[in-house]
Amino acid sequence: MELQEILTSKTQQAVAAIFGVSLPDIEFQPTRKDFEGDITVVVFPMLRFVKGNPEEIGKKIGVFLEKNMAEVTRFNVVKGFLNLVISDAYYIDFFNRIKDMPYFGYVKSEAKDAVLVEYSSPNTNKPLHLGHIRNNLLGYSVAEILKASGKKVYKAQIINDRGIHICKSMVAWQHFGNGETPESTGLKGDKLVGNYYVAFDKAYKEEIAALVANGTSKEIAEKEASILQEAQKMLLKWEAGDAEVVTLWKTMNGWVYDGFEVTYKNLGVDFDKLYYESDTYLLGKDVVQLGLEKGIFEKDPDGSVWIDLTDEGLDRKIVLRSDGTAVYMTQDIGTAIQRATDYPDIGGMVYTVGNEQDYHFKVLFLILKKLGFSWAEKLHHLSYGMVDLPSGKMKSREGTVVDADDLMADMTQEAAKIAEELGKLEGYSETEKQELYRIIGLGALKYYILKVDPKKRILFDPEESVDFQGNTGPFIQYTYARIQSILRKAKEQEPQDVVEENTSEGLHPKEKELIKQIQLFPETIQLAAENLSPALIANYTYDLVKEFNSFYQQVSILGESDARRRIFRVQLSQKVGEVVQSAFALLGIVVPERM
RNA sequence: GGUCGCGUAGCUCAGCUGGAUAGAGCAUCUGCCUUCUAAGCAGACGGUCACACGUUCGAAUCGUGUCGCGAUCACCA
Repeated sequence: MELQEILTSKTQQAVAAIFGVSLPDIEFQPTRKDFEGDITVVVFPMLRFVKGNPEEIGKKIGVFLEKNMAEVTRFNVVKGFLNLVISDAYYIDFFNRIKDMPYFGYVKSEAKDAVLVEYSSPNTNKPLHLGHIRNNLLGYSVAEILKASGKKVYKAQIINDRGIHICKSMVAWQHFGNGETPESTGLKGDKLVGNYYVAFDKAYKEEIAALVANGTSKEIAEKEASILQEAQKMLLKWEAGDAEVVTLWKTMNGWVYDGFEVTYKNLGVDFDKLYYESDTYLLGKDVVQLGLEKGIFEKDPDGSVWIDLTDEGLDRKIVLRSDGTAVYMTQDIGTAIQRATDYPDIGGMVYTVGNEQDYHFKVLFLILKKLGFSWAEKLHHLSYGMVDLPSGKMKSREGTVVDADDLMADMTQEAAKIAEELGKLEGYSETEKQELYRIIGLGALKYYILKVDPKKRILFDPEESVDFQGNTGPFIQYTYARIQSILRKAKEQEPQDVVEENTSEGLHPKEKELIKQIQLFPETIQLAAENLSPALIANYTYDLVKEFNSFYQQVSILGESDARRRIFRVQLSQKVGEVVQSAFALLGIVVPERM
């Protein structure tokens, strides 16, 4: 912050003048509420350079600052804490500077390096579920935060569209499908295909049971079940480019993509570039060759290729099978390089993937670094914890997954229920209401998930999560809506010819607190970008809104008799609204005009 | 067993690079709707920051160890 820069140099000056010592840095913190002041200089760290009683040192610096800085009105010293009271004029001036900035806090992108953010990356054999929701929300939000912090960003995902799991759905559709399509059934494409994946598993289990009943051992039955063998054969045909299989594959994947598109749209996320595993799964093999030549990898007698990371405290990891085919790691190496080729300005990448893959990414990043790519220095695994249900771990086979579409619909419905109970939104048309319920329901869901630290696991209770009180999305949306109401009424009330001029008199304590909170927005964005943490934005917004509510409740705004002060308060409210809107945009949450 | 992550109020979570008496919300209790939306505000109650030791002016925060929970240690992805 600018003020902090001035304070730093002035404090350094003070110490130099009084004690003849030059300090490398000065430590500041916001003054605690229990003491008078706005900014506190911590004296303790200076003790290494300046000998003496911290309280006296603080007092001497305080006297100097009070005398030499217009912004410092008063000071007091408690133990080693020098509390400075900053002048109202400074805050009023600050507010006037930012009040007309449309995207206050956002930094215009000037970076020549871009960041690629990968998220979602689903399999095409089943619909998106709660885990994907956390993934998508995090990835999207982090991408938006990075943009706001001044980075150029590409959003990408890699779609896992090939492999045995896809063949399972295909085989089951051939057996039990009767030519069903999304059109003929009215089902969303991803749901339809997902049903066949489940049907496959059911048929497979039945077959195993039948074989076991006839005296086959369980292990053998699991391998020899004809339906599984059929899927394996289909995979071979697919890899050989068999026309019929490829056509079916394209058709069914097409259904799934149509379905995903609906879900993404509802969720409000988007992508700049899609990668398909069917295009990339062969990549990376030539790089392994290169690594072999460089001596980074080593070949075992059976022909498999490995990297030895025991010196780094990790294990030996395979990068190429003995039959020369690629493994997951090979593919990821290839894909990363492919992306750097597609986007030559890439300076780093963010992978949004669950924390069960921490080890994989540790190894991947190390390998890419050893291969010597410049962008490999800036790779981040945005690792997030699992989303648990009260009933236990989510398992797709046991039907305990929470479907993404269903969940969004439930949230919308729940929002409707609560809004109707409260008797809000009377006099709105049915379509307007529906749109609002959606905004509120989704806001609740997104905020609930994004406000917790990504690396922590979330216990998601569908019942209890729809909490519309306290630190929630709807609470913040509600405050925004109230601000809009103030602005509408102020517009009606205020004659146009009133000069826009702030009060130059003292600030009300609540006004000052509010400006101080607004002031924190830019640094919060930077901090959130550095830490890849939407939770910082969410919690900041909550604090801002709380500060506003307290202000709103305790001072008169439209009822204020002094016109200049009234205008100032309206402007303050407007700015809070703008910041809330900006902050929520970074979380992918829509903010309503009324509710 | 090795590695990684987590452990803060009854519950859900904040706590920035070490700083003052540990912060919100939910729940419980007390006040506040004839002034701009009460999905709100003001307040009360609630803590051995898992435990121990260490580093120092100062530790929830850093280090080591112990315990508990989870993840991961495939020629799966």
